[in-house]
Amino acid sequence: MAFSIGILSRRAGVKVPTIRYYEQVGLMPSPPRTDGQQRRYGDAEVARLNFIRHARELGFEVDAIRELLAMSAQPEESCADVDRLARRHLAEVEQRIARLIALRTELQRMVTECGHGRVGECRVIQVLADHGECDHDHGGARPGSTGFAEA
Amino acid sequence: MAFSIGILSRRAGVKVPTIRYYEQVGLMPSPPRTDGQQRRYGDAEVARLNFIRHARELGFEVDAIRELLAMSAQPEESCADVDRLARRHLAEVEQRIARLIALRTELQRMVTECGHGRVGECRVIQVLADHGECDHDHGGARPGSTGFAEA
DNA sequence: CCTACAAGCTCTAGCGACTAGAGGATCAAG
DNA sequence: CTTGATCCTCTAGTCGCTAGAGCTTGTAGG
Repeated sequence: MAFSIGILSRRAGVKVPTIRYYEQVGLMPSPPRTDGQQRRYGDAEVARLNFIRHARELGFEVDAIRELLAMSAQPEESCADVDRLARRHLAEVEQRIARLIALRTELQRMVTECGHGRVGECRVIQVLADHGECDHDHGGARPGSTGFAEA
Repeated sequence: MAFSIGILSRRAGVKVPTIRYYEQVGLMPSPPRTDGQQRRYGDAEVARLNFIRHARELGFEVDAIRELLAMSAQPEESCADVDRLARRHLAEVEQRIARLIALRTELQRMVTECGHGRVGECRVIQVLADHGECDHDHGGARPGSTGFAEA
């Protein structure tokens, strides 16, 4: 019935160090330990970890997941808050998509205009060197929000 | 002719600590200093910093920008490498867009199916809890590559 | 010339969500 | 009882900055 962190890792598809990290940041509980201080888990933890993994795959931040977990523990409450959280996240994803599409457009323009000659005449370099060469105002968002990812 | 880091900051639209950071990681040169160790810049640095800023806005990583800068200093060379770098980056942006669109689809499905009742019947929570509820295989990429951004 | 004070300097630490590695303990099978 | 896979804690690194402490310098006004 009680199993190790390695087994939990395989059952939920989350790496062992990541599970320990989740415990550290309060997403996963501190489980009971063996006499030798090794963690022992049950099926409830597999379910919880699957929930966390799926939410992460959908791009929810750890803070948001903490809230979602707290809410899902109150099944009699209204799900308005859950809904709000999900909608806010959806809106963020949509913003990110819009931003990336603008970047894609400009990158496409850059590479299609490159005449494959020398660096001195390269459109890619020219556009980068001279902001005036591009239509978009892609530097308009908050500083550091270029819409780029960790991977 | 020679101006301070604050002036450079305003002319290029890059914050002062960020300029110092770029110097540290080798994107910007170590400029000459006054007797009191303050950095002095010229117009060449404004141009270089604009190049860097624009490349960052387009989502190029610092390593890629270092390469782009090195290439742009060799105007007689073929721009094939420049082209390759830009195309690779474009491909990454396209992958990210595809991934985010898949996420958006699923998030939309979740929120539209939510009946605004209790948490216990909430579609959002149900989908998160049970991976089988969703069509997509959005957990298939390399670990940690959910396509999410820093902002 | 002197005094404010804005702006510069270096250094360290923090963000988010992990990942990697050291160095050692424990568990389960044979 | 031994082997070796797995577990433990701890620290540090990733990326591209950002924030703050605590001190020094440059410059403009009086």
